[in-house]
Amino acid sequence: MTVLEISTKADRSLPSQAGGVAIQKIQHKGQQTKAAIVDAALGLATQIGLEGLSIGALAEVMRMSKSGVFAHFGSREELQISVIREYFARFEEEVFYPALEVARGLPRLERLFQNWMRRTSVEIDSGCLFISGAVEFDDRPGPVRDALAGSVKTWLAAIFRALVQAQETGHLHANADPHQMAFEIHGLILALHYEARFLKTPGSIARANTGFANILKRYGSAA
Amino acid sequence: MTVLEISTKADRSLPSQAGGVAIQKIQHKGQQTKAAIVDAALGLATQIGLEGLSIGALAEVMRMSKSGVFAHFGSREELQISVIREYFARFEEEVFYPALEVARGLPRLERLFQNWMRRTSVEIDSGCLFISGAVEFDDRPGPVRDALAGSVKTWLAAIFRALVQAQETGHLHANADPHQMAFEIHGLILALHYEARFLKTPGSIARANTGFANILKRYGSAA
DNA sequence: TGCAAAATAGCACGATCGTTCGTTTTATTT
DNA sequence: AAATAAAACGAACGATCGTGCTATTTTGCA
Repeated sequence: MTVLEISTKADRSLPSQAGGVAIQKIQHKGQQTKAAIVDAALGLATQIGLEGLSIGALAEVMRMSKSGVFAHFGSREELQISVIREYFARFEEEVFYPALEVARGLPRLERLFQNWMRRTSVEIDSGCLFISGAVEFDDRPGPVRDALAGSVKTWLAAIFRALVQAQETGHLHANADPHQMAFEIHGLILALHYEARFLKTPGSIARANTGFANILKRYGSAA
Repeated sequence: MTVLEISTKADRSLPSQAGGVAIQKIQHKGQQTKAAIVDAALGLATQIGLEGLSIGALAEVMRMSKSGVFAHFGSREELQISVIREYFARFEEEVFYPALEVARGLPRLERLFQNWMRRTSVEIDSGCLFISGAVEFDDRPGPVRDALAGSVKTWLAAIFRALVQAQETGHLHANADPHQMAFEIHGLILALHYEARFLKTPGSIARANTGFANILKRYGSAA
């Protein structure tokens, strides 16, 4: 369908998005408690990390037995992957899709960054799975790392595409390097998260915004 | 003495720097094995994080008993703090001090960034304690977090000072914002670490260097 | 309403964690 | 060489971890 999507034929235990008209699929009890577990697990994981996420603590939050929770996933790894998928789905929903409603080129690029900034600002309090996960699975190969890296790459590719489109529509100079710009934009988000969440440096949000403006200024919006 | 230094009256179990002429202080057995333990712990911590660092694994590396290792620190927290201090000391030695030998202003600023980049490039393989630690101790108050945040702030302050000096010497425009520039430079380092170490994106080092050049270009080196 | 299937609970396992304590070995000093 | 202090060991503790079993309860459908 759209480009920002990971191929997931797995049961993506649909979360709170019951906005549609007809979700006919009968929600068996198991599926909805599984969705509730993933929701709670996501809350825990964003705070203490995917590695800190334990089935025991999760069971306590859910007021269930450890084995009851465990049975839904079969392994801790599968639980972690489910959490990553859910996180990515919400990221898509909140950051990517809304930006498709404005014209491609500079408007969409700016909207994407705005949404990303808004989300990151919230995550100053809650934590970001793409950042904490990257640190935890730096050099630990396996399916969890793959799911994580795949999600991030998909998103960064979407940013890159928006940059290319902005260039095609003439909003950016022809000699601009979209890869370079994507790298620098990514750096702004990472610096924001680091300085605001860890160091508690005030004014970080404004500096990230200024940084984005600086990047655009350099490759002049010739429109 | 110099500005990039954390006030540490504690026994900073001097590591491999036996280069001086006369280190008269008699090295009692305990102190040198403690230094060796911290050295090994640093190696483990950069790979698996400060949280992943376990006394059992450390003892195995050292071919010592768990309690033997433990006795040197009295608590796991104290071990973690020792590791952070050692990491910071090496960072200083490798990145900061050598840059003091070139003239203040733009030359020193560029040297600082060069050294930082070189170190970060190495850490693409080994891991960076300031980045992994930031994620692990995001919202976990305590002495470990304090030691970590203190070290990072000290270093970022040094970068900021170099920027101010470059402005004072006329190497940067008067309207440049050193805080903003420090933020963007920090972002470049973080993006490099993220994309190179986690995503294995090729060419990241070159992009960080280009990013630094872009920042300097914007606030013109009018000298 | 009854019955099969799915969901949850309960219990136990081996492993690892940080930490404590008493003992023994090693270093240092007298 | 004897006496004293420092360092390392070994075993055990309570806790928590993920996971595998077997009951028991709950659910959904005929």
